[in-house]
Amino acid sequence: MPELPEVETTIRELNKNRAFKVLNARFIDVWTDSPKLIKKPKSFKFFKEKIKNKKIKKIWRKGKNIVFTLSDNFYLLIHQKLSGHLLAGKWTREDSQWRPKNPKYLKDRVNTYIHLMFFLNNGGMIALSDLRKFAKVELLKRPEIEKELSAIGIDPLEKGFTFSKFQEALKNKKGEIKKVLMNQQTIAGIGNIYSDEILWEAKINPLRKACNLSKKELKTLYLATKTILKKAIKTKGSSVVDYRRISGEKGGFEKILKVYRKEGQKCPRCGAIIKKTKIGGRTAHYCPNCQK
DNA sequence: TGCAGTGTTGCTTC
DNA sequence: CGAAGCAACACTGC
Repeated sequence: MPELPEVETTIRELNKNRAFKVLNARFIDVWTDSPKLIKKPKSFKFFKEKIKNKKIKKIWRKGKNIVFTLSDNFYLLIHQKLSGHLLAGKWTREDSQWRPKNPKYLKDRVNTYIHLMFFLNNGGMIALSDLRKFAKVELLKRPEIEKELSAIGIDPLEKGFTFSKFQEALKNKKGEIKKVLMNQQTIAGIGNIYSDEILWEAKINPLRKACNLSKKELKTLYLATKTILKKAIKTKGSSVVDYRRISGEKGGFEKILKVYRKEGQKCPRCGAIIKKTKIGGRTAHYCPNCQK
């Protein structure tokens, strides 16, 4: 689910959460019914011991990775993968024993899949809801997180994401442009939904080879990438299936999707019928008429 | 009823 | 080497 705009929305909302302050709070307890979500350290017991009393100093992201900078040079890394999303709420003493059968914080059924909860010393609770349990949670030291994040390409929201950087990243890439856009080592944060939407915006066919795009087309694509991602952040992301804001509310971007999951419908720009195909094992949606 | 499909990633296989 | 397939998991929709 969550691509760059959803992850950006999550960290922005965590940073300015009103119900309780997430920044500067300390972890006092962790609960899970799926210890396999915690990849490092492998033992949940060890993870729980290590994170206890650590203070949240910063919340940021690179691509789709959420990072909590903690005290003592520790970092909490969360990748939500397909169906994960973070939720935040208040908790009471009894809740630390709470098995979330009865989702009392949560308004709709998607949010019943809570598998991990962090309890903070100021009454705050951060939960990971994840239907498919693919999410990755890691507690790392500085060299480890640097190593992990350095393998990821440039984030389109970074200041350094200039046209020449974009051009450089796409140069010599032989694969289809949609596949290249989704490759996290090339550019970080774009997944299936936004690659479809960006390519529609840029009027570029997803099947085109990246290395065959003209400079003019690359420029259009670069601008469309920024436009679409910013617009999606403004509307708090897309809740096509189960992404939620930390309050449990849905995002608003899925209401204005142009092609993603719209096969058989009319292209909002030219009226031709939107097609669905497979690219690199993923579904792609595009307008065969106006995406050249 | 059963099985293909689902926003991701990384590992295995050819 | 790169590309393709599949596994991790649980549910929906045809």
